Amino acid sequence: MARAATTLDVFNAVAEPRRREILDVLGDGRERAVNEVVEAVGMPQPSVSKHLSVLLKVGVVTVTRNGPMRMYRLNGSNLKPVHDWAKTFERYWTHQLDQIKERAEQKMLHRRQDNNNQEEL
Amino acid sequence: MARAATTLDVFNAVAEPRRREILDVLGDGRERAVNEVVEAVGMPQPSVSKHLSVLLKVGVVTVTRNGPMRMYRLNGSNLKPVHDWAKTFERYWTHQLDQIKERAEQKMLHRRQDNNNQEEL
DNA sequence: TTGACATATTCCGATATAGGAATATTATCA
DNA sequence: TGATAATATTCCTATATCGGAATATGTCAA
Repeated sequence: MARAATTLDVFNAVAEPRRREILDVLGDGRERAVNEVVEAVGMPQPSVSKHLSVLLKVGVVTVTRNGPMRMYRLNGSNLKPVHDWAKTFERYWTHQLDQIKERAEQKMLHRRQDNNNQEEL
Repeated sequence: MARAATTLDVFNAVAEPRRREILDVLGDGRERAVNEVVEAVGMPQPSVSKHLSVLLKVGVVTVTRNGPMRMYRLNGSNLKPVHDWAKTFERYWTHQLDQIKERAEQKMLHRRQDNNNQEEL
């Protein structure tokens, strides 16, 4: 087999730096025409269209027709899974002391299995 | 050109479902031998080693030698960028009413430019 | 040194993109 | 209808993986 399909889930859609850039542009919640996005990010139009297409597929943006233009708008709620997952590890960068304490406690709890560890390179 | 290198940044490292699985296993902060991870996630050992290697490169995990074993431990703080970025859009899934209100206000503010919108497919 | 165990690495093949260029599509208007 | 603007969609190529299998590397113990 080969690499898994990416365009299908939010995590992969968002892994692309350029797509994150586009989302940042749409971050204020206002809808924008493709050309506006193109100007904002300085990428070729076909590229922007493709990325928007990916973002649309995963539901992170929505489209609306306005004459010949397509207005894209951020649908931020679909980014929640990413946030929720990352938040799982929040304690690693907040409450540093608590974290250290937790680790120490873990160590005590599992001392029997870990008592042969050496903790060095 | 081609697809951008992914293994180099946290967002891409984390985009892989299996890697997220591995991180979840290490989520309790305890260090684990590769084989323990292998058992926990039910993937072939070489696969786990490769994924751990990627996670190591982006600094999301750390290694320590313990005899013939390599103990991997989560370095969660390096996931902060992902959390921070996603948090930027937090208002989209919290304070739903505020959000609706915001949009309405946006619409009023930019009425001049948007007054020819039709809001339909 | 040999053996056993734990883990990493290499080789392979399949495939999913990303980008660029060119082109097709769609809508509006004169 | 024809022109023009706005976007989407191929087509094509280079390349970055992912997975699987086999193998190499490293460590300790007898």
